[in-house]
Amino acid sequence: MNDQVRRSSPLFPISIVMNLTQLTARQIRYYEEHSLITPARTDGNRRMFSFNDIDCLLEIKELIDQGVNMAGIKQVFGLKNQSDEIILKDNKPIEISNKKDLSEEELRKLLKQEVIQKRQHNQVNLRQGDMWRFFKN
Amino acid sequence: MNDQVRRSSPLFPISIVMNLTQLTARQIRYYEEHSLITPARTDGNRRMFSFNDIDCLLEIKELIDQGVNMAGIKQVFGLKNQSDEIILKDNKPIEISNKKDLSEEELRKLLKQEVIQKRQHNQVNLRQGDMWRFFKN
DNA sequence: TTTTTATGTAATAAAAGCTAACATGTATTG
DNA sequence: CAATACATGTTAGCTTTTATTACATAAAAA
Repeated sequence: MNDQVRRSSPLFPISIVMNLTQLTARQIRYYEEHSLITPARTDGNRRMFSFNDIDCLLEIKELIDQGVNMAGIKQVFGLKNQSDEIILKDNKPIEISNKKDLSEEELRKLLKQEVIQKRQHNQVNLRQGDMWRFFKN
Repeated sequence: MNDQVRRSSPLFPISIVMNLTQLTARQIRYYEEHSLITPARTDGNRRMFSFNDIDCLLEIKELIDQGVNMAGIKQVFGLKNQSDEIILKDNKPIEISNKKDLSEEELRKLLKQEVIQKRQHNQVNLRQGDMWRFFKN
């Protein structure tokens, strides 16, 4: 029984999540439509959210508040996944081309990687994990 | 924002509590009838349970499993309260009569006090806090 | 044996949540 | 400006979940 399990256990009904995140039900469902979260469902088709889901929603909310639109948020989230995959699949840094000056493209990749690695070591992003921190000792 | 708040925030609907505690709705409501727990209510009168409530229910469940009946459980819980009051009201040990041998009554009081003090220092009762431990890091 | 406990079961009403459709305000773009 | 797209609000109809209450029952206690 590890953190992963604890954090992803579906426990909260949408009403609680609304309170906790200050998002409307409409918003929460909308973000699900866009696959930013994937809450579990009860037998009766009710959404049940995990700590992870709530963390995601808090992150989304912050981005929204900063004026980022869906596409942007998808980038941020997709970025995470993409980079995670990279790191998981071959456990070494992205190859850098031999050209003297990096292309913007390559630069971005490097930055992404840095962010991801910091995240994996829990050294960055105060927003990330807020919900969880709220509940842990 | 402290532990007390975190642990007593009403977050879980009864269905989740049933799963988490393996108690039936009937049982949970019954224990509420007997004031062993006092879950919050939504505007719509639905029970919403906190980590504390779930901790209590786990403790109740353990006692039940050990064959303790309602009256016994009330003793255990009431004991807690009563002794807490004692400790809170006058912050010193119960006076001991001058009689050479303590009455059974007095002996019990002393034992209670000991237990309570240990509890207050989190040095006793493995069952207590299980739920919370499940969720904290 | 009769009572009391603790829990199960069933009926009914109300609350909460789901989907789907349409409405709307605000940017963005031709 | 007009048209479009985006993000969210609103409403309606339906289903699931929960609450209350009453009655049933097995086991324990008296």
